[in-house]
Amino acid sequence: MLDVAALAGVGLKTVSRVVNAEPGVSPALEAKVKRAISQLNYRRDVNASMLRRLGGKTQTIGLVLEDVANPFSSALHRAIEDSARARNVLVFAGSCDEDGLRERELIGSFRDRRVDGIIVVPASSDHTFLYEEQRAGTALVFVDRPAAHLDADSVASDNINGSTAAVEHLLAAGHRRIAFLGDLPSIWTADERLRGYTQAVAQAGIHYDETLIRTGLRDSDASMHAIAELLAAPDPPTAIFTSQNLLTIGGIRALKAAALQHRVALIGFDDIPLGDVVEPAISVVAQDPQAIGRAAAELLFRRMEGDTSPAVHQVVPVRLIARGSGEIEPTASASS
Amino acid sequence: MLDVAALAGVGLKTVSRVVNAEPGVSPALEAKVKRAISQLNYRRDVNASMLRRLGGKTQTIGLVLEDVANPFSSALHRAIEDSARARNVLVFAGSCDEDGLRERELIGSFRDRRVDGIIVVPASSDHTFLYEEQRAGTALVFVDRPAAHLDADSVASDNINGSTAAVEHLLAAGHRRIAFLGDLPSIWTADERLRGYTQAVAQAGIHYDETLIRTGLRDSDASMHAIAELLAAPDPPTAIFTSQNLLTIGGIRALKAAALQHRVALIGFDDIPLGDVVEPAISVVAQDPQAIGRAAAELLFRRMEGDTSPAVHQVVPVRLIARGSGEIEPTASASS
DNA sequence: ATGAAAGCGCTAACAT
DNA sequence: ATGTTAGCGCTTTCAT
Repeated sequence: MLDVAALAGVGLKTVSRVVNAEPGVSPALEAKVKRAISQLNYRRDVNASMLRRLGGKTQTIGLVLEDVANPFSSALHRAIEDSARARNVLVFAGSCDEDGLRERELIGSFRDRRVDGIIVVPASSDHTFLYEEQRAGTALVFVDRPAAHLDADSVASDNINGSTAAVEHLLAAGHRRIAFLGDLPSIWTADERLRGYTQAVAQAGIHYDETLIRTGLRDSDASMHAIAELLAAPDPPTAIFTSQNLLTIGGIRALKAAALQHRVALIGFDDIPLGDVVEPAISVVAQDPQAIGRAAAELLFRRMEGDTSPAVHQVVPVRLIARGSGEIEPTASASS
Repeated sequence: MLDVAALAGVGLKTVSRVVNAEPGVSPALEAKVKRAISQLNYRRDVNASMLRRLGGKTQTIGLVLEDVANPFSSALHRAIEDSARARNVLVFAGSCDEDGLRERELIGSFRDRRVDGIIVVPASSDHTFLYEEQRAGTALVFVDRPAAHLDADSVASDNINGSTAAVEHLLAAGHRRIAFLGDLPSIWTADERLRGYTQAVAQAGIHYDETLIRTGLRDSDASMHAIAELLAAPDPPTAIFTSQNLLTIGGIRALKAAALQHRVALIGFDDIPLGDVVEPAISVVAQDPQAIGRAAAELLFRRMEGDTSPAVHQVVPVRLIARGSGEIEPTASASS
């Protein structure tokens, strides 16, 4: 900036005024300064600028995802990026792989860079460590799951109603033995979805058979094996509800391996890529990561602009997409 | 930091020494300082620190992707994140949607934050605007395609050999009428892949039929329609090479719609999710985004550490995965 | 309308 | 081993 001032033959402050589009600069000098700026290919240092600026913002937010490479996370990421871009804010993204420690580390790194706000898909089971940060003015929004032991905004899918709808869809097709496949019960969404399943089954007055419940499944292979076991059991399920996308993929593989993909119904929570070209096409309860991301970003920016109203917990609707696999009716042979 | 010094009852510099793990602090004072730090929940401001530090790095890199939400980009992103994390570097990510202007804007925003390096999946056709930046010491690596009019490192898939291999695979199965589906020829990778196709066809001494070449296809729908047309033509292709993942998905849909998925061979460039559960499973030439990302990051960090050797252009091998769709042999009925 | 001086949080260079 | 002073690139405050 000093170089620009020297080249333009003006004072430092005049350059600063031009750069910040502040009033009080004569058109003549402004032109000179602008010429010098482009001649030197000058760019103001946002960090230095915000350092001095009282209550200055770094125009930067941090994003803690489960994994930047998974489809749900990255769709979220994109929606948030778009909101941020409209406000000239840049986003740091990081993956924590469901590891609470990594979550803390990432948030710490964000703090070191003085981000104005943080959006977190939480992994840890205790977020009290963020209390000070929140009080100090960093905006904070939790996505997909609420914060644990911290009063903060959150945005999540309607897990319970989505699960209930999936199970009711299978019940309506005549199924009575419906298996539930889920991730670790310690994960909030996994638990909510199981709760939805349980509610729907209870409401239908069906005997709750816990041998049909398989949880703690961490990837598609685990799901595939669990389903293979279920299908080999004496009284196998006629329908399967896989409550997470990787588990659904495992389900597709397992049914195909057993050549039962046209006899056993399958419905998944969260849409999967190419779910419509598989044979049969996969019925799912689809989340709306774009809407979730947008809502989270809008909430965050509102907080960054000074909104101090009580924390809100937004619930984003899900949508059942019937494509074929969830509409298969129970057959005598499949359960014998 | 002043607060910490005051609470610990020591000088500012002592705190600085402790924070930076510099030698020359007595254990007694160090303990006091550490206590004060955790009591105040203090975190050093990396930006301020690097501002003063001579030749200081912000420990930050920028990443320009086509779209953070697409599978190739996000796999790249993750690999780069992992390399960066090992060096305690945070990454800014942004999408430019093949828009050269947006690419420039993003890079400008990165500059404003004084990132130490930038990894770009290039969209624009002229990168001379980065010359000054590069000379000023910002590390720069191009991914997926080389820089245009700029001498900089690049990492890309082996597009030509991959395409050649795909076509030769189809030739080996007996095909003589092989269609090529591609994106805009102005996109470097699209052009390279067409070149590979052309080479392989020429080498096989087959008549080059330009009616089998469809380029400028921007999404799966365009691909689907183009293929429907090709199949409806008097002398339709017996095999199809879709040179990009979205086009492959369009190909799957088109063949399924025409009920020809078991008669017309299909092979795609770049793997697709669930490519193995579709019926028939889709043969592809798979890229290795992880390897590309890792290589790009390692290159970038080497530059950031001061390596000034001539620019290198790394080529990452691709791998043909035969899953079924590419092994279908030509049938009389399909070509009549 | 313009600029000089002070200071943001921190580290370099130099004391003590 | 510890502290003091100057200054990174910028904005603030206060002159002129």
